[in-house]
Amino acid sequence: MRDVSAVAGVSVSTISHVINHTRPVPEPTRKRVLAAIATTGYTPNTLARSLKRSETRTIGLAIGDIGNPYFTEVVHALEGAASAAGYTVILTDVREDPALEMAALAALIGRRVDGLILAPSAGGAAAVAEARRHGVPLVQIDRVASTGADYVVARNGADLRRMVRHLAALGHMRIAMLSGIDGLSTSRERIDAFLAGMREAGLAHDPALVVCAGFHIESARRATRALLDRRDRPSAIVAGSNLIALGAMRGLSEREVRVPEEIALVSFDDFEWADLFQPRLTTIAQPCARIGQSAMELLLSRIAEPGLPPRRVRLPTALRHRESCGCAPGAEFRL
Amino acid sequence: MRDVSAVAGVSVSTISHVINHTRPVPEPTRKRVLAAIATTGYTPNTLARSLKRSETRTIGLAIGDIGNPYFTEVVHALEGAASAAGYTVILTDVREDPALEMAALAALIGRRVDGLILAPSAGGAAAVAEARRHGVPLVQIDRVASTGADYVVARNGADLRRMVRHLAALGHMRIAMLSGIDGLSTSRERIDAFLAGMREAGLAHDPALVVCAGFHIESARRATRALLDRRDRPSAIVAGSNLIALGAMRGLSEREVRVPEEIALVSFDDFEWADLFQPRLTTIAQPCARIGQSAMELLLSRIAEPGLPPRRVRLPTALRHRESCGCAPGAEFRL
DNA sequence: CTGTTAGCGCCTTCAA
DNA sequence: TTGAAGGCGCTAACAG
Repeated sequence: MRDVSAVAGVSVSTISHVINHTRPVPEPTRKRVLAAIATTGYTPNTLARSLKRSETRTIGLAIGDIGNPYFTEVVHALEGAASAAGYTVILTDVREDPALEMAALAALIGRRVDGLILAPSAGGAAAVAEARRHGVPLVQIDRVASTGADYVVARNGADLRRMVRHLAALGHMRIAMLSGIDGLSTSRERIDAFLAGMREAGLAHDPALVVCAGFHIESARRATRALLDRRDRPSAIVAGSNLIALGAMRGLSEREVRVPEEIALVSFDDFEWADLFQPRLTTIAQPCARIGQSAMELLLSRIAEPGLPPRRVRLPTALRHRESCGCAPGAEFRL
Repeated sequence: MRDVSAVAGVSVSTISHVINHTRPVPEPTRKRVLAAIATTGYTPNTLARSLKRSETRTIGLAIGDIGNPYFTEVVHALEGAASAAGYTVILTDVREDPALEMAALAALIGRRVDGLILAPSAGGAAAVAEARRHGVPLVQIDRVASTGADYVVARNGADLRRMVRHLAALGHMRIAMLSGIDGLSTSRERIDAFLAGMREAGLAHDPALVVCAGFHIESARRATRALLDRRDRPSAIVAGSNLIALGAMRGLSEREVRVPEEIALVSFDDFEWADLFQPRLTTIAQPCARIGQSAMELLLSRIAEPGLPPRRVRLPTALRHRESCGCAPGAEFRL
């Protein structure tokens, strides 16, 4: 910056003002400054600016697993919304590990991000508390670890319950649920919805049929095989998430169990290519893009106005009725 | 920091030194400082530190589309390698738009990232030049826009050529290539490999069968339908990338063309779930994780030693011989 | 063994 | 219309 001021023959403060349009500068001088900037190849140092302004225009993201298509899509939307608002995004993948999550959070706070978007891990309440202790605006996505902080998540119950009733209407009596890991609000809510659906359908609940399938394809595959090894197999499986569905499909195909003839399969989370599987996968789609946009809106408004009361957003899911539930193409959705 | 020093009754420099282990501090004093840090809830300001040290321990990523499974996987590896080395990652999605790419680059440079990982867009040579002008260490991934800068990309030719010969060995004479957009080194290299494979197999090259399918599922679907509408359809299709393969599958299934009976389909890029499609997809897998790790290694070594000569890394692909090429499960790979 | 202090590059108030 | 200067929070050279 000093170089520029020397070349242009003006003071550094003038340079600053032409860059930031923060006070009128006569056209000729402005021109000279701009030219000097070009010749010197000067790029403003965002760090110094942030230090001075104590505002970084940066949003920190701490997400469990970017490899998960759901998070990929949400991050995509988040990044788009942030950059549209002039914010940059710092991404950290915490591998669903509370310790890593805490470390990531500390790093983010150290970088003085203006706000935080967090998909809390199973031990995420501590992380949320930590962020709040430092007064960093935060919004939770996907899972809610603290109802005292903003969040935007999917309405996990409604469509899942309907899905279970649908399966029951199709004649299934033994329906299994492959759940995500314990300690996540999503897992809890989806299990509850599953049980509610069973109850509404007048079906008996067999605790052995609600199993934890982890959050990896491989763990879900193993859980599926264990289910298939039982003497009284379920006739339908509800996968608690996208990766679980993939693992279930793998387990099923390895055992050469035909879907939906022998076992029906439905899944929470939709993929862009769920209709390319054979049979086409019946799913409950989350509004990933809207979740991302909405979360960023909430965050930016909270940054602008930290005193706001906590806002809790639940976005509706959508049923994608295809054929893995056992229905013919185009058949109506029976309850 | 001043607060901490007041509470602990020592100077700020001592605080700094206990935090950074940069000079011996007697245990009792150290304890007091640590205690003071805890009570004040102090978090070091990374910005100020970076400003002083002129080093941010931050790596900037400018990627075409995080939604693309290939990039997702690479970014995943990149993030892991970076955080293992104590670096943080700033992610920008440039939507394959050269203008956005330049803007993102400027923002990253303004933030004084220590290094840059770039998947150059079609107009990416300018971006690379810009980074070099500022003396920011950079490594290109996936595509190479400048041979003067480090890069790590897949060996696009070898297995693709073999794949074409495989298709020829299976009796196909009219083989189509659904290519990525023009101006990307990957597209060029894969088309060349396709043509070489045709030549080696002694097959005639019909220019009408090499078409650009864009890089979205939708554009690939349209390109596929156009191909199917021709009077003399190809009997085999080579998809130039993962998303293109998905689009081709959609186009094929909409037209109710059976794979591989009516048309064989093979694809560049593997998915973790490529074996869950019906038929299981024959693909050429890129070593995404290794690409990410290797790129980060190159970058960190260049940060440490900026004078290094350009290093060009080509990682081998792997054939995943499954059934969409028309082979029976477990059949050998014929050439 | 510990403290003082000069910047890192920028913004912004105040004065001219 | 313009410039001088203090200070954001930190590190490290220097002095004590």
